[in-house]
Amino acid sequence: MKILEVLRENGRISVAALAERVGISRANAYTRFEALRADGAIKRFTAEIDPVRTGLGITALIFVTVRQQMWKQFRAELARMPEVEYCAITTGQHDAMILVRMGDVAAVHAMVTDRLANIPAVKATETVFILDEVLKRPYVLPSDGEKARTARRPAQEAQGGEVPLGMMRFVGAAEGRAALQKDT
Amino acid sequence: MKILEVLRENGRISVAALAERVGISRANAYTRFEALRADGAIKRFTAEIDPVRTGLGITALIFVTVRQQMWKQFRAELARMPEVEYCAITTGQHDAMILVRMGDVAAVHAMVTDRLANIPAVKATETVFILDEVLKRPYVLPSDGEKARTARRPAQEAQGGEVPLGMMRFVGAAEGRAALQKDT
DNA sequence: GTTGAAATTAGTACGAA
DNA sequence: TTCGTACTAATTTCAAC
Repeated sequence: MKILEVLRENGRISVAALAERVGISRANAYTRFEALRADGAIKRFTAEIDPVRTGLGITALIFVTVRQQMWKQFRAELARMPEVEYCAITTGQHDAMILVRMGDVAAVHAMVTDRLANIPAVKATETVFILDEVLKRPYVLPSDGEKARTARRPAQEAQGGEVPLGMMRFVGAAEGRAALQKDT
Repeated sequence: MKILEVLRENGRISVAALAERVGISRANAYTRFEALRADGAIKRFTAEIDPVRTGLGITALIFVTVRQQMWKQFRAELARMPEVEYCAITTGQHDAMILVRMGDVAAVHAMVTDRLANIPAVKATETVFILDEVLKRPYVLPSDGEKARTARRPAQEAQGGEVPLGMMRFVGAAEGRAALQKDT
């Protein structure tokens, strides 16, 4: 876990320096480093690039409602959209959330109306713009939430707490979400 | 741009190998590599870690409505939540979107009710779960969208296109969003 | 899991095109 | 700006412990 903590902050650190930071020997660091990669715990190393510096100053979220039993097609179309940085299938009112980065607002509009809307699998979309990315961490590790988890009370206790009830709500999955499997 | 393309896929590549992949000399690669870092185009290098492998199998999006003129406090509280991987200020129905990774559903519930709801700046929340992360790219580059952009028609043309109108909608900013500045 | 030495590779500094 | 090369420093590999 210590190794992961170091590597997510500095992916280009040498294994020798990593060994020193973590407090193990060089050879051991190499062994564990390799094991983490082979295991898939470390998926890859990447450079964090400033999108604004490369001309992609507009970031938008597109919430997509997918026609049931057309998920496979939706996924296939997504793979052909390189300007999509992130896509997740969600519970709630919409079925998927897409994050795109574009050069200008018009490009977002074109993306939504020309490309997304023309996919038969897409039933409806809703677009919001990102005004500011407050924080973006490479990846959260369990050690990050340690304080929060130890301080966590059991659900029963929490319910009787000082939280104004009715203030928040969970949104369940839309009907027909059984069609969510990747092969449908 | 070629350098960035290589580095986002392999952040640990040696500068020598990078030079070869891009087709420039080793010395030049060092110069440009340094320039990109100094410029801020490359913000940092990081390891992509599989959250499931580290025990964080649950991912949730929390949409937050923030009490106006309490943005500063909201931001301050966010900084104290290490389990938050991403937070963006958005237009639309909600004011912010938070992505958290936790060990189980109960932890998400505790996070929302105990931690978020207790922040005075938080007026309301809405939580959805992420069922599948279809794609996650390190960062989108302008070269990715080249095909899409050249194929893009002007807005007027697009409007007259074969897109079923009324099928999608943009969601404007909520009222009072003037309080969005970081110092409010 | 550690240490140490050999082989390889990376990073730096220059002059020239 | 870019390239080629020589030089120095560091990293990785591999061995024995």
